[in-house]
Amino acid sequence: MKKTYSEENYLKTIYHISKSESKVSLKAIADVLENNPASVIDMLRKLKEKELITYDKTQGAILTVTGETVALDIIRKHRLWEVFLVEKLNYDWHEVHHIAEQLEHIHDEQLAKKLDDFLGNPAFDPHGDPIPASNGQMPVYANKRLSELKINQAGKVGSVRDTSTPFLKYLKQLNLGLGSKIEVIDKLDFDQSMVIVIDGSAPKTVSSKMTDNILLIID
Amino acid sequence: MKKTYSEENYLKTIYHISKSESKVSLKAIADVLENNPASVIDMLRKLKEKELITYDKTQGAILTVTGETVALDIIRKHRLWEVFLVEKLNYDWHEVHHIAEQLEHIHDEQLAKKLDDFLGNPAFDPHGDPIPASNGQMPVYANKRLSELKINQAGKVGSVRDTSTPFLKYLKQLNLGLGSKIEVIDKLDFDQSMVIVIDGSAPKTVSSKMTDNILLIID
DNA sequence: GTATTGAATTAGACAAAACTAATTACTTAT
DNA sequence: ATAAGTAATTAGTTTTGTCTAATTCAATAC
Repeated sequence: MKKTYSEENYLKTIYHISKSESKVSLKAIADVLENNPASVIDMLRKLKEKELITYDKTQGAILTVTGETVALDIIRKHRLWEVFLVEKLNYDWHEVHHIAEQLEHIHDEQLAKKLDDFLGNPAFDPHGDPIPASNGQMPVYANKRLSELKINQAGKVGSVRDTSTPFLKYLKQLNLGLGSKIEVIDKLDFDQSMVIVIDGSAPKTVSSKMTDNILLIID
Repeated sequence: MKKTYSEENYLKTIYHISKSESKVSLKAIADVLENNPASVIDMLRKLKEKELITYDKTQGAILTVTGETVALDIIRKHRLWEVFLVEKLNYDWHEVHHIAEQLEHIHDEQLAKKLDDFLGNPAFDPHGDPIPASNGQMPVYANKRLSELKINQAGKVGSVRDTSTPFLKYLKQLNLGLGSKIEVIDKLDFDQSMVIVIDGSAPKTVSSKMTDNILLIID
C-alpha cells in the first residue's frame, strides 16, 4: 500500500494534534494544514476507506494501529533528517523544518535505518523532540519542551537538554528534577517567559531559555 | 518561478537525451519517461509557454538557457545525493538511483551548496558521471565511462577513476593516457568486455573492470 | 506515386487534491 | 427556547498531470 505525500501529511498532523488535544477535530486539522475544511473531509474519508483512521463528527479522527505506524515512520524520518541538516550540513536548527518536511517523504526501505546509523542513533532531534524507534514506538519519556506548552497544560519532567553545570544548579535551586510536575500558569508574549508551578509550590517566573531546555512527559 | 516535480523531470530528461541524440523527439521523451505521447506533448507546450524550452515537430525539444540551468541544477543535486548515499550511508552504487530521483527534487536555496561542501566538493558521482558546478556549468571533460559507449562510438580519455598503482601501470602498458583516443570496435555481451582501438593502433580486448574506470570526453 | 508505417497531434476523460459557496447540525449565550 | 455563531457537510469546480482513442502528417517501400 503506497501512501501519497498528502496522505502522509494528514496522518502526521493527526498524530501531532492527538498529542495535545483530546479530540482531533476536522477544524483542527484544517487549521494546522491551512486547508479548507471541505478538502479535509474528503481526505478523512479516503483515509477511513484505507483503514488508516477512524472518523466521525463526535469522536474526531483517530489513527488505527496501521495509521499510527505510518505517522511515526514519517515523524522518525523528519527528525532524523533534521539531525542530519543541523549536525552534518551546519544548518541552524530553526532553518531545517521546511526542508525536513520534504525529506520525510522520501521512500526507501533501508534509508531511515542507514541514516540513523550514520548519525549515531540520536535520541532527539535538534528541537529536543524524541525520535521514534524503527519499530514504530515513540519513546514515552520527554516528548515536549516546556516552552511549547499552552497555559494550563501540565507535564512531568522527563529529561533536560542542557546538561551544563550552571543550568543543573539553577534547576536544583528551583527544586526541580526528573519527575517534577510542572503546570503552566501564564505565558508572557513579549519574551516568551512563563509563570509555572513546580510540584504545587508557589508560582515562579522562568525564562524561555530555561523552558526550551526542559523536556516533559505529557500523558 | 517554482518548478514542479514533473517539470523538473522533463527538463532533466530532455537534457540527457540531447547529449546522445541530435534531436530530442517527442517519442524519445515518451520512451524514457514511460509516458504517453499525448501527455508529453501537453507538458512540452507548458514548458514552451514558460520559456524553458523551444519545441516544434522538426527541431524537437531544445532547452533554453533558463531551461538548461534548471536541468543542470537537478542533475547536480541528483549526483551529489548519490555520492552521499554511497559514501556516507554505505549504499551500493547500483541501489541509489531511485532514491536520488526523489532527493533531487528537494527545494532549498542553500542545500546543494552545503551538501557539496559536506561531501568535500566531489567531481564525480559513484557512476563516474561528472557533477555540474553550482554556477550551472557541466564540466566538459570526462563525461562518460568507456563502459557506457556503444559499438563504433569514440572519445578521448578525460580522467581515470581508479588511481591505484597497478591500474595506472596497466594503462601505461596499453599505451593509454589522458588525451588518448579510444574507439569501440566490439562489445561482448556475456562479460561486458570490449574490443577497443587506442590512438589507431591494433585492437585490444579489455575487461569491464577496466572500462568502468576510464572516463571519456565525447564531442 | 500510392500504400504502409510510425510520429505527432487533437479531443475527450479521469484521478488526486485542492477550492468556493451553500447548507445542515450543534453549542452556547441570552 | 430561540438566536447567533461555529463546525461539519454537500455539491459543484479547478488544476495538474496523466490516460485512450481517433486523426493527421511525414517518411519510406515497393
